[in-house]
Amino acid sequence: MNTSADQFGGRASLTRRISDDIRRRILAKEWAPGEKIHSESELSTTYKVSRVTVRTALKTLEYQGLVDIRHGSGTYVNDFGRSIPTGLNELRSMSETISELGYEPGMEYKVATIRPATETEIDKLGLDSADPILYLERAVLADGKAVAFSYDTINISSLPEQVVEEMKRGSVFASLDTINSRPIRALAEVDAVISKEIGWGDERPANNLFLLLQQVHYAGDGEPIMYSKTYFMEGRFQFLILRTR
Amino acid sequence: MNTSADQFGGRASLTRRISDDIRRRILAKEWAPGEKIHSESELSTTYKVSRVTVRTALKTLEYQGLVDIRHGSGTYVNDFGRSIPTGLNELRSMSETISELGYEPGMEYKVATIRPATETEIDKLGLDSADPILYLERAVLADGKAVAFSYDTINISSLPEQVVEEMKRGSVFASLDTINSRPIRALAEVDAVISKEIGWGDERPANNLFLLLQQVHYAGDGEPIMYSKTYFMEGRFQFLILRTR
DNA sequence: TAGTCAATAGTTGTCCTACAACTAGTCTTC
DNA sequence: GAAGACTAGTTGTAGGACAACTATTGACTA
Repeated sequence: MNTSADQFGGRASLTRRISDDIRRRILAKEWAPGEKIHSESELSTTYKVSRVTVRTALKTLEYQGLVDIRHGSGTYVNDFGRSIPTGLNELRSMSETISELGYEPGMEYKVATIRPATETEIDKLGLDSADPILYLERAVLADGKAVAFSYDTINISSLPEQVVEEMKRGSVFASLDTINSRPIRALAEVDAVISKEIGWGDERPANNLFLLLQQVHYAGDGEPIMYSKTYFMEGRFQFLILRTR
Repeated sequence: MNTSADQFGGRASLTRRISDDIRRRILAKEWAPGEKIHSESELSTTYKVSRVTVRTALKTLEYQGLVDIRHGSGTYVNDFGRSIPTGLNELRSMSETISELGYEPGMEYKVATIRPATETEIDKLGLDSADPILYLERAVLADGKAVAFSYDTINISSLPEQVVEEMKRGSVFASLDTINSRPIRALAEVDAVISKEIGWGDERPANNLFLLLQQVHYAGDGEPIMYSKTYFMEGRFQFLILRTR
């Protein structure tokens, strides 16, 4: 099985690997929307795992909104068009999301410095004092065109210097991947904002209107890694949220 | 067990009832954030259900971001403050959300009429032709103060007339509950909007700034039930999204 | 003494088998 | 033709077992 989870050294759980693979097959249109996929027993046979494992994997996909499990009937592929794989629920880096949407991702670095944390940053990142943090100001590009301006603060207290240097130029998420401390959870707040202070260049919106995604990223051990404020230019990005009961 | 699920006639699955109850206990601070909750075996004993059921329930809570399950160690309550219970991921009615936040919910009806569907509505609700729909314009109130303006279109083609009449005055979700066709999933798009056309009364924001939540609600059978555009007045509501991998 | 390592008890992950509950058809009956 | 009984297939729950992992304790070593 060659899933995306394998990139983390195959350390992902069996359930996770199965879940990732079925997800891949669904997105590859192996089953049409609305169609019934193989039964749990059938899947457990072909994957050579127990039905419990398959069930857990399918439950994950159900919660992600990809499938609908109906008692006594079967598991059906949901019909949400191209929306789900790019939903805001899924924690992905901006570059990955843009790439999945079919554009060429890019970043334009304006500021990349190490400085003491401000009061807000100490609070959001749970720091003890004014520890040094990595501060970035960047424009997020899709096919060379700016779609958002990002202001990020990264807790570097437990990061190797080499990784920090990498972050000053490349993807933050990719750098964190190399030391296996990629964030697994983020709590985001969304606001509408009018401001003349945000962004730069001639691609700034004339009406000063932004959609602000303000988030704190957490590592697997629950520690906050990054506090970021991303200002999206209205109309250049689609914000989708899947809501479930 | 007296959980919120019981209001649906106790027809909710065992897993769902257990999950709801543990969720309630966590929100009631029975365990402090970061604390380890009872083990799966212990819970399965006290609830008198199998470990499979408890596990599935806990997996749900993990996906909701409420707990963190660690292999070989235990299940721990996450520390996200008051945020999670009001997250946008959870599909709740506006009234329920406001109520959970500790305010007195209310609705001020401005328009409630039955009229033919427009082209957009036909598209969003998957109607065949210009079927009659129920159209509502309402102000959403918290402690008597408007926090949002809502423009809703409801597919009434398969609803009893009595239920439709109810919706013209009371909560749409509550009315749908009575015939067991409450939406279980919604796909939402979020936008920042500046408009002079939205809202009414002297509580309108002076800067004409709104956060627009545009969503299509789906029933259990996958049929679209309602298309709604809710314009939140910036600053009077907090929009939280839990993002996970 | 301080540090390393082995043993161990406790917990979650996966497996197996069985049966209950439910669904969607088919067939029978009237 | 319509209503109801029957049935094969599927998901939901149960119970017991063991594997894999974690955190702590205690013994041993330098």
